[in-house]
Amino acid sequence: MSHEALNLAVFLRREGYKMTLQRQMVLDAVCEADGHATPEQIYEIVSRSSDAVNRTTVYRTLRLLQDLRLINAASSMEGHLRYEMSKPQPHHHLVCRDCGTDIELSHELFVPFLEQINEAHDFVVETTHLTLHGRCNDCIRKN
Amino acid sequence: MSHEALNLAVFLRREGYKMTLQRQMVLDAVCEADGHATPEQIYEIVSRSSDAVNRTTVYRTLRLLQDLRLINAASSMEGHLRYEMSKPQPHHHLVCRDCGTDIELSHELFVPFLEQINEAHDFVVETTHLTLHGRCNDCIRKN
DNA sequence: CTACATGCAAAGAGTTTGCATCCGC
DNA sequence: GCGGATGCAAACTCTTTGCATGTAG
Repeated sequence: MSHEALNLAVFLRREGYKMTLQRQMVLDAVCEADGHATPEQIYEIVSRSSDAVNRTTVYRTLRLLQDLRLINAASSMEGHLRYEMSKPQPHHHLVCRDCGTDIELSHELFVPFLEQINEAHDFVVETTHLTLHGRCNDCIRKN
Repeated sequence: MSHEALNLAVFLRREGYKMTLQRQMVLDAVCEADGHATPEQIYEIVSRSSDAVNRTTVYRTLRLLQDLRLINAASSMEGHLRYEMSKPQPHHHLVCRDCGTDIELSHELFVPFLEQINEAHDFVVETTHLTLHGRCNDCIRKN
């Protein structure tokens, strides 16, 4: 999702925060990374275009944007948090262990599975963001 | 799963490693924690019964046991790795946000979903351990 | 002008590594 | 006895915090 339409300033003001260049840049970077970016990667992207943002500020801003629900944190296999833009719909990722490709998996495919779980175990799943690891067929063929 | 039946010494020897007290204790601790234990929690469990194991050794041993496929690492929401005994079958968890109940979800229910993913996205999922969060019906009724 | 935001440096977690010693085989 | 395993201390990475300064509103 592009966030061009999103007025960060309004969002921040509504919650009593101030609009700053740094906050815009961090949000832009998360958007640009478009997938699962670590804080360090966000910092790199921001630094590429300007040295106006400090590493500490990246961390603080990521947490703020997460509180504002503008971005999500997801855990990766390596045990690090990765951030991405919040999506209007629940969505999921397929990440290839070999080439790292990140395929977006629609929630629709997931829904029948959730319904079966509900029937079988009397449990309503609320997870709206899942990352499944495996191998894409390109990489399987190569081996 | 209990690992009583598992002969760690044989496993280690087969791969050219030596059997030590420390390795047995770490494996026991992962088994005892029975769920998702962080390295620090493993260290605590081991330390409770003996001071024969160093924190460094816990880290090294966890990695070794993981290489040997005796234990698994899974990523948690907080972005830390957690370890558990390998199960003979792929398996999954349903964790209730309210009461914390951990329902084990069979892999069978999961398989049709994986097949659909394979067809739709040309991708083979290798994730054998999934944790889905939500609410059990008991807790839903209470509210 | 005031309160919040930032940068810097330093502190804290969590984890890994180098090296001398120890011990399973 | 040899080669791998351990413990210790120190290094390293990632993240958070305290405080003085800067700046949006």
